[in-house]
Amino acid sequence: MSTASDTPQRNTRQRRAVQSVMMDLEGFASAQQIHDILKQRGESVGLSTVYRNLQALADADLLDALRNDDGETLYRRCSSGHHHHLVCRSCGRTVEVEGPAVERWADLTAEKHGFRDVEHTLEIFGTCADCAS
Amino acid sequence: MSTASDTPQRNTRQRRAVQSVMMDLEGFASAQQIHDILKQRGESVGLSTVYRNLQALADADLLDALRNDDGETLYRRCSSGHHHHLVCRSCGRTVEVEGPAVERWADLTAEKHGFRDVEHTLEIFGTCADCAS
DNA sequence: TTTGGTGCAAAACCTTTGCATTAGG
DNA sequence: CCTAATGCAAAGGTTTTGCACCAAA
Repeated sequence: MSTASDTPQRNTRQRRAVQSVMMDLEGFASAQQIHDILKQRGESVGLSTVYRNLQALADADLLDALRNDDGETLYRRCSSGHHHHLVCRSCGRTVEVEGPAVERWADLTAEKHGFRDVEHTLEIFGTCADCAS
Repeated sequence: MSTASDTPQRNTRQRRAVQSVMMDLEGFASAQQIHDILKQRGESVGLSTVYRNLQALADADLLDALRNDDGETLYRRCSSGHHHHLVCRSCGRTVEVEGPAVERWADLTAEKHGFRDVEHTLEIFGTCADCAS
């Protein structure tokens, strides 16, 4: 459960560096990849700090996080609107998809069972056209 | 890539025990949980053996495997009837829900983007009636 | 000055692997 | 017999945590 109190209070060089990398990044990247990118940029940041910042950003809903099949957590900046991911299980390519009907179905189903404050997660996996050939 | 040669050749007590647990199990369980269940049943099996058997079974498409957010791999027998979970974030109570429309939407969306062999995961979270009061 | 943030190293975690031993066929 | 499968312990990988130090406000 993320509360407002999770929000970081200090504007450090490291936090800015991590956020900057995430702003530039198009797809998903692991904490270690982000750590490497920071090193390449000469903006070295401790690995634990990278982890802590990514977690904080994800808790604040500024980043999307998901697990790949190798057990790594991947992060990327999320676009504002609520959406879901279509992920290629072979090359990792992701497509953002929206399904208003699904949103409504999920909320309705939950309410039908007496649930409140409903959220949901949905991910679709498959083999993309490039990888299938 | 799994080939037919992955298929185990010997019928050991341990393999039978693991398969038996998976047959009885309704939902997903981690390797360690399955290991515990085996211990409780008095059919002790080494943890590595549990891992190896679960992997072999998943490679042979006899089990479904997925990663949870804690980085554990969860297994369950491939059930023909596919459903999703509605989980109370307070007490953990879960309700199984079905949504044929969602299934179709997910498959359709994926195919529209050129994806094949489509799977998806969907979980709905909320606060159940008992916990809301 | 105060105290959240950082960095390092160590720990915790799940999972895999090396190797001697067991047991299925 | 033969060798796949097992069990243990050690290693592998990612992520978390304890603690002394640093720096933002």
